[in-house]
Amino acid sequence: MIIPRVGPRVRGSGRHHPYRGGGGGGDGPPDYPAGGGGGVGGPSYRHGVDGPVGHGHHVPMGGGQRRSSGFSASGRGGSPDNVESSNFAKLFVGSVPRTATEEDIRPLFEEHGNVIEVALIKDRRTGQQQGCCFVKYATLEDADRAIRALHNQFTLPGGHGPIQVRYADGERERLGAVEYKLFVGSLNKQATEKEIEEIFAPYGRVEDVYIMKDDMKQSRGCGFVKFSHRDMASAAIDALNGKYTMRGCDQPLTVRFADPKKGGPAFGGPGYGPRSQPPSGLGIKPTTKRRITYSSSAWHPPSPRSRGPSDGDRSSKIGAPTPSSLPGSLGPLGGPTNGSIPGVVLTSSSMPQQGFSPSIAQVPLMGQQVLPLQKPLMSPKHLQQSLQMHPLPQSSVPYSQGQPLQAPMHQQLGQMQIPLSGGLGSFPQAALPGQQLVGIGGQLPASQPLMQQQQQQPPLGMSTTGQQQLTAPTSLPSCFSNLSSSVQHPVSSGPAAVTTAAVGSSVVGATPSMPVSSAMTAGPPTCNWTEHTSPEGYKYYYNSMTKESKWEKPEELSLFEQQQQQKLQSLQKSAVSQLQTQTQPQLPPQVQSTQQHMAQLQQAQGQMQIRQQAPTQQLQPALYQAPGAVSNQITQDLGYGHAQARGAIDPARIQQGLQAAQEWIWKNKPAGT
DNA sequence: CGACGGGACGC
DNA sequence: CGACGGGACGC
Repeated sequence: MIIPRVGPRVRGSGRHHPYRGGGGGGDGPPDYPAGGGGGVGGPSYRHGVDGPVGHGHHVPMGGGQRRSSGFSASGRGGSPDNVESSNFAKLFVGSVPRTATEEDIRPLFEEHGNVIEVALIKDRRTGQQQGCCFVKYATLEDADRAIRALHNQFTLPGGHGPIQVRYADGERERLGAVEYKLFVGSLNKQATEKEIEEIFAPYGRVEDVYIMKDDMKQSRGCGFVKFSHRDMASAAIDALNGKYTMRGCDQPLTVRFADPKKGGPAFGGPGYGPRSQPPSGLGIKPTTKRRITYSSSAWHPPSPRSRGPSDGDRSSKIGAPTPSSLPGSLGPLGGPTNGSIPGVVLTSSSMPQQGFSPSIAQVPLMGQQVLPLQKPLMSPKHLQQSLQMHPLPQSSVPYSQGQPLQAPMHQQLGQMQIPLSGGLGSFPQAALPGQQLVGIGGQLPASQPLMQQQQQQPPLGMSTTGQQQLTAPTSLPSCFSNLSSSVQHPVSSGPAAVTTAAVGSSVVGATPSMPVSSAMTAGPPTCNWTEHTSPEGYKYYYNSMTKESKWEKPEELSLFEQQQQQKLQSLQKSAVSQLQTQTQPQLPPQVQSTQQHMAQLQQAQGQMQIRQQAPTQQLQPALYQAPGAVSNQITQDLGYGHAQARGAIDPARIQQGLQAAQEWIWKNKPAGT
């Protein structure tokens, strides 16, 4: 059986399809956000293999439901005339328990596409399974979805870690994908792949991130980041090389095309950037430290007005259109990152075919103008800042070696990242609901540029003051975020889910031995969308799982926030009532004091409201928001910036306390939340 | 018909 | 200042 992502939820139910259950509106599975890569634009490119549309929602039903549009080909032998003899996309799946059977695996994969075959690899002689298998999907889209949804997200019963889902050797090539690999040096050794991904995400969908590690599995401070298009890679180099310094590092990142030596098949292959670079000159001259001054400040709002979030067309997709001609990306390589997505093409007219800038630039893409990628004045730092992606829950934990979360549950998770039991976010989705909350506990994500950490130089237009103002609430965000995380539930889930989740949490804590990993790994439901602010001050939304970005606020997020809010309130009420009732006897030891929690809750709530309101406003940011513009600022400032200030409060504790409180509450309140 | 072997870029 | 993970082919 498979342990579903929503572990707790499924436990005992015996269903194999955790996703579908909830009732949430059809968007249950995080995987196909709005149509899987179809049509949704993102800052990244999408390849269009089969049209953007297409598999909107495929609800996998029991049997061989969706056969993708015809692929008539008989087995594979290749029909004579058909150029594409096989649309099949074979995935290699690692970390499969040797005891697993096809029945354990297939259902999981069928959730994401038409599975043509599942082949467990076993030793020819001994018959012993090798701990891996191949899953063949009818289409590349299906395969992409599966990778996004499953890679590193599920641990099969008996498994020692989450399954690894990537294209089988040669598949990418066979399907025409190419990748552009960048070598990235001077990484904060504490940085997670996810954080690195976020740093590069603005320039295009990151297909894979690999951190080089030593024998002890410690980061060596360098790694590789892959993009599917050269322009993305080039844009990242231009924007980050020598310019972006990760938090805690003394030197800025080194970002250059990786040596083709080992990994890259073709030398002249598409992958090796340097040689085939665009004449544009932006180049890759990483070594040259010369600051590139791009002609324009492309990134600046060409005309602030030209595009606003309200603008019509681009509103739907920020992504850069991908020239269909470009080789599509196959999707995530299944890297360590959590998911990724491939995309689909977009139509976009606005993009130049070749050197346009990918993403981020597009994120805030203004109207039709294609922003050249080259980052303009704004140094990437700013960009980053504005993007300031997530304060992922995990981010909060990572760097604090000293005092990681003390919650017991975490420890059991053992391996790497463990999400909070409730499912906070662990891997994949990290986005917290309020996303805006950014910072989490005192720990800053490594991705934080140095500059912001301490030197608070207001970037253009940004006033320090503004930042500071917002800082005040800082201490809470952390709790809030944690709280939310723990409480978080899938957007689709209702109160019931909550309950479950809660249960799950406790269960986890209590049952160390169980395949926690799966439960944990399986990210609990959370909303993968997070709100961000472009340099110009416009808000946009980024889905950490699908890597899509858009101007409009996804209803998923809205719902999510609503739920959060509700949760909070109910929680608060519960707490209150409890207090009044004086039913404290059962309070677990961990719970320090109801009152305390209450206070925290209130604070958190207060925070929340602020955040929620913020989104509403549409800034008309001139460049950056004025000091007075609170909304976005909050987001940014809260998270980073003054982490130290909050030192007084130990996030871990608070979190823990809240968690305990929640559990307690839930336990004592069987029925409604 | 025939059915899992070969070996690891090279400074 | 660090340079490549990581398991891989059965019907």
